[in-house]
Amino acid sequence: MVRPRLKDVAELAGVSIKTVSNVVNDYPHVSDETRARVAAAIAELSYRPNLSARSLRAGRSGVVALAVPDLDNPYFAELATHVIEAADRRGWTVLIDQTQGDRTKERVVISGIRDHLIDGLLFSPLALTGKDLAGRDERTPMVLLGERIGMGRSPYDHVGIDNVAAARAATLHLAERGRRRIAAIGVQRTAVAATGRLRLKGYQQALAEAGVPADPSLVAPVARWGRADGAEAMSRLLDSGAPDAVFCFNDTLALGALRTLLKRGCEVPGEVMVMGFDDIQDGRFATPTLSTVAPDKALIAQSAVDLLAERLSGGTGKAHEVCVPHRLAFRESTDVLGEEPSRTLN
Amino acid sequence: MVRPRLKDVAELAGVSIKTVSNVVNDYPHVSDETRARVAAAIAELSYRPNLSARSLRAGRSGVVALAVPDLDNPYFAELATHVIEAADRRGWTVLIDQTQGDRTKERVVISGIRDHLIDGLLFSPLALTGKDLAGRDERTPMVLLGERIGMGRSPYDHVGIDNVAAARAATLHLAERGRRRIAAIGVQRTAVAATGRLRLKGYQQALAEAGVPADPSLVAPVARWGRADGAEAMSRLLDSGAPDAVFCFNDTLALGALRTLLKRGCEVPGEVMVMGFDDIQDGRFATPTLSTVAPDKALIAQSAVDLLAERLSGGTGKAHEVCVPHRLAFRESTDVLGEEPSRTLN
DNA sequence: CCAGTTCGTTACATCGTTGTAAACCAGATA
DNA sequence: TATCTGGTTTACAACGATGTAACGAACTGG
Repeated sequence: MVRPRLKDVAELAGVSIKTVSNVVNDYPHVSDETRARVAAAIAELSYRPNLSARSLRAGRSGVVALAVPDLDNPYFAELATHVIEAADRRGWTVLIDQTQGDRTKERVVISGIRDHLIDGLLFSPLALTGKDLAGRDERTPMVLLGERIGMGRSPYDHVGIDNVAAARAATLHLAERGRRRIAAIGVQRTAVAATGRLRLKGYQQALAEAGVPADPSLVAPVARWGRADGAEAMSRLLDSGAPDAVFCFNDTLALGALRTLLKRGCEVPGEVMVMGFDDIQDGRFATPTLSTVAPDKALIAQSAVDLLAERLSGGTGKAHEVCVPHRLAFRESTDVLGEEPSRTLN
Repeated sequence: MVRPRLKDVAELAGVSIKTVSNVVNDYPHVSDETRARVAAAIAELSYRPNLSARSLRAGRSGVVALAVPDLDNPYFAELATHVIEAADRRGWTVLIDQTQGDRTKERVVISGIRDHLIDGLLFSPLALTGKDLAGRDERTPMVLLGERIGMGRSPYDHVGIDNVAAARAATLHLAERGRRRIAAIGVQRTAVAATGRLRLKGYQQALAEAGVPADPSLVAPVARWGRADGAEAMSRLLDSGAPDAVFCFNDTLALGALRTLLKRGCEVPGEVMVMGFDDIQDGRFATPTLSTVAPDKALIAQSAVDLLAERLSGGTGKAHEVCVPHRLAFRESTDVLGEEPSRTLN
């Protein structure tokens, strides 16, 4: 059975193609009688509009792309969930690209491989530089998620959280609990690693503020932000640094670190407190449950979709900068006594 | 700057539209000189073909949809990763739909909302019945992932694993370790819950085979397969059933159960062994690390994509049934003594 | 030197939809 | 009866790319 077209429906209903189109699109001036006859024909053939033709005509496809490093990372999977929901509310479909945090792949994504198929791009870059961005031709609107790229003013809308403040608060919490040898896991040696740098900055600010001496040997670099990297970094820290707390730049690092600690018989939080960042589901069911910085992911997704929508409807003002609030979620991994509930910050 | 069309390139290069098209598509009969001139014009305007127009013309879009219950679930996130990669190898783009395991949404997905935009559908259903499937019009090829739907022969290609055998092996492992009060978490009360039923069957077979009496009070029903459900079910089991092992129908259930066990001071695996299903990343970094059934997710994805490709290139034979192998991964949660490495089955 | 082949290029129609503008057909008004 | 009005319907031309068939030009061979 071939897919029916407007023409087929029109013939069956005994009207013109355009009238069927009008019915499909709820154009007001169609008599009830005609509308009913057309509706019946549509139902009989179970006609569905051809979206390719529609978008060719309209110059819009109703599809937006979401480019993230890796859906394997629960943070991005959760973010994707929210993005898909927010897009759905606008009738958009989401198409997902995985960049693996690879600069080459990220370049391909912004250079618009699927130009013309997507109306807009939500992009969470890892490795891209400001220069890569500058070379982009601005045909498809793009909203950046997560970290800003490049130091200067970028022409792109951006949604993120205040990483410095969040990291600072997280670290301060550890200091307030009396910890003095607070380690950090997550700095990266790569040229660009904006997020890591900001979280490091917050960490350092907090140490200074709390009067805790900063010990460089307590800052553990990693290649990537996965569980294995966290586990391995923690191992190194235990061998050399004797930390009594560790602030991990994301939750998967923290879960990896937690694994190492428990495996090596360190009591958490008694001997070493652990603090993560992202508030992924796993952290809530780890043992001990993981204290973490909880960005409002749903709001990040919603804001990004809204910004994109504005651009799509012709908004051309200067780039918006949205800073989404975050909470600190205090759980067992930093809680010796079972005090104090979550606190909302920012 | 407006997006250039073939026409613009043609004018700049001083040739006809079709010649440019021929260059773009590597049509052989174009002189080197012309080809070079056109290539230069394409580069200068940074022309990109309009995919909507192309798919209108070709009747193909190069986009396939992957419909899963929920990307939040790491199993589906990991599966999606593999699907995207496999699709990429064929030059396809993947568009993701989340059904929430909701029958209404699943019906919408198979009824082809985005018909004409997607060339094919990879569908991992949860709530759908054979009847829903029967009513589908077969315009867009579909491959089912995970459980077969309906008892009879479905006309759709299907990729899955041998759930009964896998669950049986997992349960047997617990019995072989001397456990006699082996609980199961994951049966669902909903009308359709094929996967759960199959895993229950494997569990029951194993008990019978091992000569362990089946105690209905050790079978804990859940509403969904999330961490919270596992935690809560485990709590009920501890209150009433005194299990010495628990086989969870997926890893998130198992991680939830693990959380409850540790929180209530049960030693794992000493007092209660825990076995999961899916081999999600989290399980490898839980403490204790989670023993689990490890389906070959990459192969599932690859097979599904291959089947779809065959249908798309005109294959019309009867439905294929692909059973992908799985391994048992024995980790700390069932390992009292540190014996025995992973074993490959099926 | 002309018919028959190539080769490179082109005009045209087409994919399915929708915006535009014009045609149509009541019924109301002059 | 002729004109106007307003709602309803229609023909036609796009949107951008590509398959088809046909074209002229440069060859080949008899």
